[in-house]
Amino acid sequence: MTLDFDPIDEAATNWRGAGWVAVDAMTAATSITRAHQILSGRIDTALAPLGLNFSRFEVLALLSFTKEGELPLGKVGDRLQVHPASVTNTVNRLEADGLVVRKPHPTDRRTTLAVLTAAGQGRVEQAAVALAEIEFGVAGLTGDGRRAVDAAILELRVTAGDFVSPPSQRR
Amino acid sequence: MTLDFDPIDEAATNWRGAGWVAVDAMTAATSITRAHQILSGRIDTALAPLGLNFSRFEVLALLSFTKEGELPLGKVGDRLQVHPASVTNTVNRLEADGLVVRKPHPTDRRTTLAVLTAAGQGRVEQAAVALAEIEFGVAGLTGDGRRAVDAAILELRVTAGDFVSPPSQRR
DNA sequence: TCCAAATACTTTGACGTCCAAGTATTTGTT
DNA sequence: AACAAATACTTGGACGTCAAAGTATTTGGA
Repeated sequence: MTLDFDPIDEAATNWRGAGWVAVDAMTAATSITRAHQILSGRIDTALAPLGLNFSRFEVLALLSFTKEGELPLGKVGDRLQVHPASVTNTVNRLEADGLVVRKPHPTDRRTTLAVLTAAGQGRVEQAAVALAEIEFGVAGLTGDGRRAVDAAILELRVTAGDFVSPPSQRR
Repeated sequence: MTLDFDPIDEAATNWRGAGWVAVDAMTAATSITRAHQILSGRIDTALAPLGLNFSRFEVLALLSFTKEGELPLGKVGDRLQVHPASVTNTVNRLEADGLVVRKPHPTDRRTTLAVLTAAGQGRVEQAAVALAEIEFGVAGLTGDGRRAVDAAILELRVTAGDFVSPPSQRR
């Protein structure tokens, strides 16, 4: 499975040979895709013993940061930038595991709140420890590398319209 | 949908507030995850009119770089770092669209070759143009940003065991 | 006040990915 | 030569994601 050459480097050479353009864009896109694959695999492996995956963990973490431990499902989707249907699905799983419960919104009957349970609170803390231990899958990235990635991708996220005003200085 | 703050920056603040560690690793992982989401969406949108997605395109491109326009399915998986089952699925689609055909290996009857058809060759060239036009979804990343991402992620890929010997100098 | 439009969530369906198990064939060892 | 182990691919099942359509409720203008 382990190759004796860098497949992305190899691809870049082939692309140039074929006379195709935007090779630097291609390598950046491919690098990011592969990085995501690696992270996702490591993180899911670390969380599996806790019955979580990264999406479920993110929901729990988000709820744990709120005062009341609850948030409308729509807000969860906005914050985590995932599709409403994915939120429904994720919350279904969390609810089935007793880590979260649904509660009607007190004044808007269209809205459903996801509420963190005591079990959910405990689980998310365990998960945070487990993820810190594996450095969120980015072991291999130096501090400089992490900052470089953050800074570069920040540009990308802004152009994608993730948010409007430039954030306060990162870190 | 567009927020008026940076959700990743916000998350980092929350994590510190909760006393959780490895915050820089968390932001790097989250950045990469979000970057992948953005790229993947842009690329799939650009390729949809051609009946392709990024995986299918990658297979076609890989085949087009070989002398004979053919490769064993296993090699395709190794190069693109995807699961054998995914290769089967991807090649099924490509074959259904007439962009590739399966051919038995001349000497090893366990092995199946994916062979690029003339239609596949034409399609992959169109796709390369379409992707170059959108800069592979990384519009928003400067040249420096792209190089920084490549370099940082290279470390990550090496630690993940993607390949062994350090590649020739990138670019 | 009334009602079309917007909002919030769920459901259904199409895909894509991985794992595990199954089939076929080849390799390597005795 | 014989056969266990390795290799190559496919199949079936569990999940996850998104898009589109459906239901319920609220908003905002005529």
